[in-house]
Amino acid sequence: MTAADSSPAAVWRRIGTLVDAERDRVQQIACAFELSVPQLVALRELDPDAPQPMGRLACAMTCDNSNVTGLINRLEKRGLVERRADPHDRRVRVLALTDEGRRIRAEALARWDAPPRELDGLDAAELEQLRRTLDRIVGA
Amino acid sequence: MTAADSSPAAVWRRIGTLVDAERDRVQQIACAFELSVPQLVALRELDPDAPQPMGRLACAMTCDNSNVTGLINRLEKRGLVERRADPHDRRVRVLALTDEGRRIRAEALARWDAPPRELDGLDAAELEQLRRTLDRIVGA
DNA sequence: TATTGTTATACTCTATAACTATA
DNA sequence: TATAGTTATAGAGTATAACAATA
Repeated sequence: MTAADSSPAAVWRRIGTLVDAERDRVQQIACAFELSVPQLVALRELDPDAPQPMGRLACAMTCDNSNVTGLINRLEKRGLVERRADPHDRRVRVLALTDEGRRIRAEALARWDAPPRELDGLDAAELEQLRRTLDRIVGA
Repeated sequence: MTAADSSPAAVWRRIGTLVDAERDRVQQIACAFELSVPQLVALRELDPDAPQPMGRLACAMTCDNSNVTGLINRLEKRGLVERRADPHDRRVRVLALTDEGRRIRAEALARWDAPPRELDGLDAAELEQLRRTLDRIVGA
């Protein structure tokens, strides 16, 4: 076998492959719970312990308030989220997960956040090196 | 400063951050050319030198043929793609980029594929190490 | 009969503008 | 007047089913 190409471009292509694989994986997780990706992202953003105003979710998802209205309509119809009144401001509707919503959120995020087995196969030095490199790329 | 967490979970979180950043970056590139992301992906999949049947594009984008019909309608209306007859099979329509389509594709992909500056800051050993680690994660 | 691409239809996501109810 | 959320509307992306032309 010949030496593999380790140019910045070649390394960047591999990162592209990883990004594509992650996109597909998240799509599959959403699908497994019969959710769309935006619905899954909304569940992720909602705090299971602290109801949030709709506008806060719109902000977190960088979309319009009117978009959140429809998104939450569908999640509410499915029984995963509830709209509640805010005692301090009667214009506001806060979003609370139902028990079922909390359950689905926990299961889906457990899968979403689980590192692939391959990461466990790296030794401490490799992980440390990878972390440092990623921090530089991401700009941490 | 304290030692940074280099557990598999912590490293995986950074990869998640990178994936999110890449999603946003591709969206911005598409936006810069007044394209949607699926339209940009379609341009990427089309071969500038060899017209492809519509079904092949549907396959590459893992979507239905009927979806490609609409996508290509919009790109054709914008003058970036042309439908042509296939001399060997009159059922088939092959997709060819126009000159303008080729130009936009080249410019957009140049930005899409350009490695971030931070990668150039790594030395050969770091790049080699990173490539090997990524190959293991992606499963190359 | 089987395949390629289109059309008809329906649903989700998304934004903008106008509206309601509060503040 | 300004803000939170909804409604009306429109367009893009997506899939399924029925269809036309061709193989």
